[in-house]
Amino acid sequence: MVEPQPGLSATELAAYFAFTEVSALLRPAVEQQLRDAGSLSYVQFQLLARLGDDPTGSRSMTDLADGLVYSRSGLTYQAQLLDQRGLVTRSTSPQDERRVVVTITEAGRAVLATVFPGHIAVVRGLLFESLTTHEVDSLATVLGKVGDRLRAAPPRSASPRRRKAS
Amino acid sequence: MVEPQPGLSATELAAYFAFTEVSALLRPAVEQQLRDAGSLSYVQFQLLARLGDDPTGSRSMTDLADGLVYSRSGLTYQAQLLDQRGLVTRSTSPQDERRVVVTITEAGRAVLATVFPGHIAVVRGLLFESLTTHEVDSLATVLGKVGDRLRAAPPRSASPRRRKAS
DNA sequence: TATTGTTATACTCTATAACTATA
DNA sequence: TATAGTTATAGAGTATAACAATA
Repeated sequence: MVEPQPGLSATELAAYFAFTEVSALLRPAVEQQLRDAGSLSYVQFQLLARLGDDPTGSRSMTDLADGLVYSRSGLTYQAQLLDQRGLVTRSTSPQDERRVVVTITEAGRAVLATVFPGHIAVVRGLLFESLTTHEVDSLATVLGKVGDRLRAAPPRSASPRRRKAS
Repeated sequence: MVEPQPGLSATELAAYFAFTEVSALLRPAVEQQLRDAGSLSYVQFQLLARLGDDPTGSRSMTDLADGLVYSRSGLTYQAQLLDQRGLVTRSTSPQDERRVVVTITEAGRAVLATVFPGHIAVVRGLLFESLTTHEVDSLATVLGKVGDRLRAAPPRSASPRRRKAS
């Protein structure tokens, strides 16, 4: 455990701190907007958005869990809340009766539509307001590259399911 | 409420999604490392790091709160935990007896030292591994710019203290 | 036997409001 | 009266483990 690598370079440190800072300010602002405009938690918004993106408007629980970092029980909890509000329905899959298919409802799409403009306004105001087109470009390129790599070799936290202890 | 602005451009969307994705994967990985290596929550780490950075090793509660987004009670809670573990001491300021001065202890510095290499390793592995020097550069520049702006005009979530209702 | 999902439970964290004490 | 901080309390969210049901 003797540090095999030197510390981060000054530029890396600056990039890391800046990333952390932006993230720490952006996230709560977005969460507050989602709560104010649609009484949605961030996870709930992600779930709805993902379902809304899908042409069928449906996904299995496992599908939904795989993209996010959350545990299955956590996902069940959030899906229940959405279900109770009528923003989503849950039904057993005919093909595989173990699976639960979650489907966004009209009401769910309506909430999404209500929330979206404000969401975009917050992101624009906090993240993009002061950036040039070129800077946005480079941000997309660089972070896109990082994201690609993380998706290809996900950290433990995103592993689909923990295997048995022994 | 007729959307006053068009949506985000394709590039902006890409940048935002990438940012979100990286953030969503980096944060839990860092949190897990901090917990495993030093039984620290992210906030606790931030507090210790900030105190460790200070030449005096001390800050008032308000000082500490201002940089972070958390409420005062939340900060008291975390500071208590650090205090109980002996990583920090709290004492009344002589100049202003309303203030509580938080000071990092030797044990606190030791935990910080224990945790730091792994912390850096995680950040390097997830964030910087695949980036060129130039890309890190541009990341630091662009996000630094965003951070500067956010610090100058903070969102409500970071406002020092909510004023009375009326 | 492995996989999908839910439930029960415990725990961590955060925020609000009321309160004490000092400036 | 305003500011600094704590405490009491309540609520949201998450994870772990045990469980039931299907493949």
